[in-house]
Formats: sequence, structure tokens, C-alpha cells
Amino acid sequence: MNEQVNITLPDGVIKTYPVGVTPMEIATEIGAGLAKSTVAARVNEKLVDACDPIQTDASIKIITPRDADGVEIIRHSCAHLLGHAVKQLYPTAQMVIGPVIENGFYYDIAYERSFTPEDLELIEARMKELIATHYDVIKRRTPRDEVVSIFGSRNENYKLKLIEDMPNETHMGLYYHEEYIDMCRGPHVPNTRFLEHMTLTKVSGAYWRGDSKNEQLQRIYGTAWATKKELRSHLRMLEEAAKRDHRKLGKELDLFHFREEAIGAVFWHHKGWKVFQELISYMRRRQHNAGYIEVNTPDIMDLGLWEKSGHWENYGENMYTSETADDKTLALKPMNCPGSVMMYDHGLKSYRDLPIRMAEFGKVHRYELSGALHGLMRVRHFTQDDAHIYCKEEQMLEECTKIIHLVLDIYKQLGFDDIAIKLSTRPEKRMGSDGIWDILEAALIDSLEALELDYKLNPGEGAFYGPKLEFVLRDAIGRDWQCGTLQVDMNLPKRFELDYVDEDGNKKTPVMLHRALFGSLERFIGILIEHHAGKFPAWLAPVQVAIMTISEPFNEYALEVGKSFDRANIRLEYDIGREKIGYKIRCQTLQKVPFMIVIGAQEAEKSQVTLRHITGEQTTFTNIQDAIDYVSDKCKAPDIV
RNA sequence: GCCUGCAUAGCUCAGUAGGUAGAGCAACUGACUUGUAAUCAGUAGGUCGUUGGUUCGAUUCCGACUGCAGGCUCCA
Repeated sequence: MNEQVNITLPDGVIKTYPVGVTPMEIATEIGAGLAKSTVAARVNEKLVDACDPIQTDASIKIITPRDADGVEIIRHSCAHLLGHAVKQLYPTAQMVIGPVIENGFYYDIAYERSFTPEDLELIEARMKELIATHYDVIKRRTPRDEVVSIFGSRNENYKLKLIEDMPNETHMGLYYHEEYIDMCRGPHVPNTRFLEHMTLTKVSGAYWRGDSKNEQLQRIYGTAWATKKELRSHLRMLEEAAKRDHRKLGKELDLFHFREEAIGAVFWHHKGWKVFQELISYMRRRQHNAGYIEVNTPDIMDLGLWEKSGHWENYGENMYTSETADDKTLALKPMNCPGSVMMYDHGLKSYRDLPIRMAEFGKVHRYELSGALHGLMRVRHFTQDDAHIYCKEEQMLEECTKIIHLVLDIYKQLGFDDIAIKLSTRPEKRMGSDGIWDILEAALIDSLEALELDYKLNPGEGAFYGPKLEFVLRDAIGRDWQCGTLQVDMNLPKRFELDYVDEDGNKKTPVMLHRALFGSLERFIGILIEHHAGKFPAWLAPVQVAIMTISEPFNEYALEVGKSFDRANIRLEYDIGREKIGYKIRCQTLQKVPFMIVIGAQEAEKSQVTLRHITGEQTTFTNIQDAIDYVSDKCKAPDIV
């Protein structure tokens, strides 16, 4: 009979212990310090509690708060602790689920009233008290019927429903936080002293099982970290994000505004509109070089078109419609594709014409739920840098590859190196046969593989007419934003009976690719504002040069300098009022103007130009043209060499 | 759309335990003619988001509505 187990430590050393030894016992034997920081363990690659007995030979790694797994466990245990505190303060509350999320955790709770920020403070204070008592968290593997009776007697009806979802489990892990009991797969911390660096962040509603048809629960969010330092730096990151908020900067930098008369719609001020136009110019050049043509289709078209395209059935709840005096119903376009299809359909197409890469900066209108709106990031009317590529089936792979190449290169030029790709496959609400979906999904996967790119699968998230790739970029402070998409589609061309004359003289149906690279110009500008914290690169800056004088006698020379810069298409503003130069510099710095020109007696007399960079360094040019050449060079768009 | 919170001058905010409001910046006027992140003084500016109710009296208390913020759902 084998009463010993061989345990392999991470350094390869093999030690022998009695059967049933626990990770905590092993850690204790290795050293008191390790034992003290033991959160859990990885035994044969599986995460287990520090108290779980080991029955067979195994490799082991002790998990401490220094490990990413350790921090996750801390967050998970914080959720339980939240339950402990909530049940003490609000005994009739019913706990639902308390998972770990990025940077923290939440717990969904059913309670007769909503929690307020004051409740949150009370709960957090109670959690801190409980942490300070350093109580042990005790795990008991418990037979199913006993678990049911425990939660039944405690009126934890949601826990009972969750148990019903696990018909095959004969035993559950129960974690005892003193009088509070939670059910969990675990593992969890052995003692609350690990949970010190947490704070509750917000309350909100959340639907039971995530379905808006179900009752609404209260969700309490928190964040937790291994050390005080990490907690503090996370809270600082949130502050930094608040400072970069594009809604705040949009106001401060005079880029755009929103108002009640047109909710979810942007009023672009001339400075913001300049950024918008610059981005479109950039995209036009890139698309032209990539073999695209640009068209423009109507914003409002007969409802019949949208019925035929399937939008009315699949997307109708997001569409705006309008009745006219002649009893026609028209719809504002929520997407550009049907218009593009009309454009293709006009006139005969030959296989020699394909691929046709047809771009359109189309403004689309989508009725979004009011609660979904968010600054420029989520609006009801926005401009897509859309394009539809019509090609033969055998050209599909190459066209997909080209698009992926283009989008990654553009993001890179604009300063985003960290791009994630998501593949969204057939949704429940869709059109077209499974055979077609097989071909389309394979095309996207093949093109990603041809480029050796990693991607994450999002099953069931595709558009109703085809699967899609989504390009997610990571900004300067580590947040992810979804921008571009690429969708492949054989359904719309079929519905609209699009065709081309092939080599053999027969008519064939083209494949249609839908792609947007910025996605929404509005959202992309929001992302750029936050990524650069309002300090646009010079080529995008609404004002590239501020010309300012030391005092009024030099205004005339300042205007002369300004005219020369203006002729060179450099965007400039004058700041030649009676304020002191220090004040002018402060204002222009706060406006994040990349270059300032200071003009006083010295410059006026010698026809010089002194350039001040936003960073504070200065360069003096002995003639205006040299300064213009220098600034022009710095204001070049990244695709222009 | 749902949950919670918020709404005071152009902006950022204070305030009124119910008696029609105040600061800083910005604007305007005047003085100063100024060299690298705020010169000084003065003037003007608000039906306290809208709308009902309670009250002798509501910006303040209560309700409804609208918008905004954070979530949920959805999504470019």
C-alpha cells in the first residue's frame, strides 16, 4: 500500500510526504515565510486550496499574492467577504454571483431596495473591520443535498437556482466566512488578512443571467490588489483616465459639444472638425494608394430597399424612418451597404472590373438606447470610413489579407502598436445557409493564418449577413477600443442578384467584403483625444502654430509672419492682445498648440522667427522661410515622406 | 430601455437646516507696453434643468419629465 506521495517542487526537487499532505503543510516545511504568504497552490497545473489534501504524486507550485493567480484569488475572496459584510448589514439580501473581473470583482445581490453610495461606504467599512480580525476562511466539501438544505434554510434562492444549473455535481465546495457561507469552485485565500488592499468602487443594476427581460439585481463593484502600492497605482490610473476623458478635453479644447436638442449627435466646432477633415484626408490618400475608388450614396432611401436587404427585419429596431406627404416610408441609412449594392448594380460588370473597392464616408443613423450613449464613443449619428469590395470568390482571401494589412499599417502610423483581433462567427439571427457561413468563416480564418496573426474567437457575435473580424486597439494607458471591422458576405449580393460576366460569358455572383478601418470617425477621434491626452500630433492639431507678440508695436510684423505660414497651409492663430507673454504662453500651452512663435523687438528688427515648442525648448530662425520649412516638416502626416 | 447618482453664471465649483444666491477663471471697460505657464482695478452676467405638489413663502422638501454620469443590455 502506497502511503507516501512524491511531490515535485518548481525547482525540480522531489520530496516525499504522507498521502493527504496539504499545500500549506508543504509550504510550512519549506519555510515559515512562504507559509505565511501562501494563498493557494497549483497542483498538477490545477489551482487548489491551500488546505486541499494531495492524494497522488504531483508537481506543486505555491501561489502567493505575487502571482497573477494569487491576485485573482484575492479578488474572488473579496467578493465572498463582500457577501459576509452585506449579510451582516442587510440580513434579507440574497447573494447571487460574485465573480472576478479585470482589476477587481463584483457581486450581484437581490435586495428589496437599491443600494446607495452610502450603503457602499457602510459595506466597505464593515469589510475592512472583518479583514482586520484576520479570520480563517474554512473550506468544506459538502454533499449536494446538504448544500441545498443549507442554502434553503438561509433563503438563498438564487444559490439554489445556481445549484440546479449543475445537475452533475455531487459535492460542492462551501467556504465558511465565520457565519457566512458561500458556494464556490475556489480556490480562496486561507485568511482575510490577504484582502487588505481593496476598495468598493460603484453600484449599478444588472440583470439576472444577463438578460434584460429578467429581474434586475444590485451589482456592487470593487477592486483589489496584492499590495497597497498596486492599489494606489490602479486608482491613479483611473484618475489619469478621468483627466484624459475626451468629453472633458473636447470642451476644454473647443472641439465639439452636445446638447439636449440633438441627443447622441455631435456639434463639431471648427477645431474638432479640422481633426475630422485631416483624418478623412489621410484615409483618402491611403485608400487611393490601395486601389479604392470613392463614391457617395443617399442618406435616406425607400423602406422597400431595407426590407429587401434584410435590414428592416434584422436591424429595424435601430432604424429611423420618415413618412412623406405622398405616403411613402423612407428610412435613414443605418449602414452603407445597401447603397453600395445599388451602386454596383448600376451597369454591367465584367470579371475584368473585379475587384471593385468602393469606399464611402457615409453618415449613418442608428437609434441607440439612451443609456448606451457615451460622448463621441457611442452616438446615434456617425460617419464611417466604409468600403465595400466586390470580388470573385477566389479573390476573397487576397482581398481580406490586403485589408488586414492596411488596417494594421494605418493603426501603426497613428501610434497604435498593440492590436488585438477578434473573430465573430454566425449569430442566431442571421440570413443565408450554413454552407455559405462555412465558406465565409473559413475565409477569415485563412487570411489570419496566412498573415500569422493571433485572434480571439467570439462565437455567435457576427453581423446578420456575415462573420466579421474586429480590430481592437490598446491606448496609451492600456484601455482597449474596438474600431475597425471586416465582414465577408455572400448573402447581400445574392439577395440583390448582383452579378458579373465571367471569362466564360456566364453571369456569376460576386462576394462582398464590408470593411471600416477607423470604424466611426467620431469614436476614433474620441480615442485619439484620450490616447494623446488632448495633445494631438502636429499634423492633426487643430491649431499648429500660435503667433504671439511681446507687445502691440510688433503686431504688424507678427501678421506678416502669420501670412507666410498661412500661405504654406500651416494652421495658425494669433495671440496678439495686450496680455503679458507669460500669460499667452500659458494659454496656448493649455490649448496644447504644438508650436508657438514669440515676436518682440529682436525678431522684428532682424526679421527673425523664434519658435517655441510645446515642451519649452526654443529655436531661432534667421529668416521666415527656414521656420516655415521646419514647421511644415513637423506637421507632415505620417504617410507623407 | 433598466438600476443608482447628478443638474446653481460661458467654464470650474461653493451656498441656502425653506425667506428669490456667491467665488475663481472667462467676457467687457480702463490703466500698465510688458521676453517664455496667470499685471492690476472696475463693470456686467443667474426665473438655481423643466414642470406639478406641499407651504404664507420652494433654488432648497416631495412627485413627474428631460438631459448627463457610472453600470446592465446593446454596440462603430
